[in-house]
Amino acid sequence: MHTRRRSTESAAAQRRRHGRLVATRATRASTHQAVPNAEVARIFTELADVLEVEGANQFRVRAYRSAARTIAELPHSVDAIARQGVGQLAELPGIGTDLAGKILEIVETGRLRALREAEHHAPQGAVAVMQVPGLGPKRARLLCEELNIHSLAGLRRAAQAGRIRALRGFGIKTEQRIVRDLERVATAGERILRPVAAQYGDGLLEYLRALPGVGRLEIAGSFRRYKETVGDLDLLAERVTKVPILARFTEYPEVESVLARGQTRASVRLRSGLQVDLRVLPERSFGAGLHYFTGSKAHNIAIRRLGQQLSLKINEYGVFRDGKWLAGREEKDVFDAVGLPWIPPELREDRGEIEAAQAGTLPKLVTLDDIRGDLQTHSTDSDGRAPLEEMADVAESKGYEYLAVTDHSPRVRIAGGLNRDGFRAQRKRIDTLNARLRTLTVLAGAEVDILPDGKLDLDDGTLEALDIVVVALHSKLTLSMAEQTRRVVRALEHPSVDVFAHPTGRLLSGRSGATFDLDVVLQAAADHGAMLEIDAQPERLDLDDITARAAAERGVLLTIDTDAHAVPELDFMRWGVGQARRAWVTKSQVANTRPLAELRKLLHGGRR
DNA sequence: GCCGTTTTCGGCCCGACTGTTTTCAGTCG
Repeated sequence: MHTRRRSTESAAAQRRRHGRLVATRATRASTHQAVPNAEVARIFTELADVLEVEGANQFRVRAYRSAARTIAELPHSVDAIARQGVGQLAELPGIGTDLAGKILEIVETGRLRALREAEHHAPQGAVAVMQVPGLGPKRARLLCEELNIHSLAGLRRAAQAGRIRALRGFGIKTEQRIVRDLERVATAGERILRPVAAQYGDGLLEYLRALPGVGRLEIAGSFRRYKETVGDLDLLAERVTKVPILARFTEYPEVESVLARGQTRASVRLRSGLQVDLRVLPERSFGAGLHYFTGSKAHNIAIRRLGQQLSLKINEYGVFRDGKWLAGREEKDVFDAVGLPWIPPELREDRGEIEAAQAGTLPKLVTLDDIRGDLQTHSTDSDGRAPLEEMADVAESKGYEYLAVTDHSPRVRIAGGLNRDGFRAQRKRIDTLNARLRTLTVLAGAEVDILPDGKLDLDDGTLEALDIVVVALHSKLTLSMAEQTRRVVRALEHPSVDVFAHPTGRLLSGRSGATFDLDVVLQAAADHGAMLEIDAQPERLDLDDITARAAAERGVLLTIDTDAHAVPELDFMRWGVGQARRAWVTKSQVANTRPLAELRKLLHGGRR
């Protein structure tokens, strides 16, 4: 669950992690350059780091971190809210009069005086030193003050010179570990795509399950919550007498180093660099442990607060009253204890799921089984690696009712896009294919490039003749927010447009994607019957969870598509469904859960 | 710094592991 050492996550790391996501959500007036939510969050995180080094009240530090998270995850521009008045800001959870004032200051000046002042007082370099695992605020401060260290380079010199071991609370082991772990600081905080983590996790689970007599075994953490990336894997095992699960775990051949090894927990780093933690719990605690280690941290805290109100103590061992164990065998027992129905892991972010559970309004989330077809796929006619006939056969064998083949339009030259004659010829092949197929219908489609001025890259006659028109941005992702918004809205206004695919164009490996005014784009989609896609490619997962949720709440229909460029990629659907579930999306909010006849009514041919 | 069905003060989630010290602080999740 705990994907990264929160207390030491640098503001820079947070900026990298949140920047692109939040930027796409920002809304603003046309002339004023809005301060992105991510920037406000970064400043608060930085202030929390500095205050922590200074030894400030831990709850005050926590308040800044909590506010940073709230703002980073907000689907609306905090800048716009601030301009409506500080009273609106103080409505946000965890933000009171003081923080509201500080947000306003950031929005108006781009900076925060409190941060500059705190930085002035704090020992220089301490925040950087905290990036090293095992060095928290106390030790970082001690190092900086006692050894005159002001940077990671200075820390390395001090460690190599053997000056650290002399400090009280430090020893030779710690000194050696610092030298070793400094190497990792550069790559620390790198999260890997969940589907990639799944490959490592599956291999490890298989290895552990080969141990005779092994009990329940699960991967918890952000992996179980289907976050798009994970920082580590949290495994949970049921304790079975005389089954040496921890020993087996640390002896896994892929283990590069054992980071910690105790009676109930071990932590290893695999050769891939992925950290894996295994926690072993008694049988009666497995459910409580699964809940605890699935997180998120914010969700857990909220659940424990509910428990406190009922005089219950909730931890990874179970639910207790006056020290007496009450429940914990199954995960739902924990929810039972605080009067809630079981909440799906994908919702456990403390983003309203507990309130919804209390009100009995938890959404019935879309499932992989609900999906009846795929509305964005590619073939060898453009940049795919399998002929459309083969893609169709595989889709039929998966039990799909329909498959849209959506090869690229001409402008995307690198993808070998088709022109009008190309699409006409492809349509003939699709007609022939449909005559042969028994249960699957292939829809003739296109992924049409949205040109910089918002026009489409195919003529109207060609677009009208297609069964489904998917549009997407492939160039000029860095236009200003105002220009990008105009461009997208113009495209969505076109009467033939059905789906806006991978709307921001972001890549999780780093490309930040387009920035547009989400409110305006959602309104345009709603007005013109355009649908927004959750692209299931592991690198994309675009829309993200928060934006997809905002879209669904606005009544915009979603599609979940694989954007498959090869046969195996048709299986990416599960990742898109996971993302949709994190966005609270139900079956009825996803167009490709509908039977073909109903789907056709939603497409441009049926809308007219 | 926030917050309120014990409400404007006094709380704020909870336990494991490591290293150093010898009973525990610091860190992490």
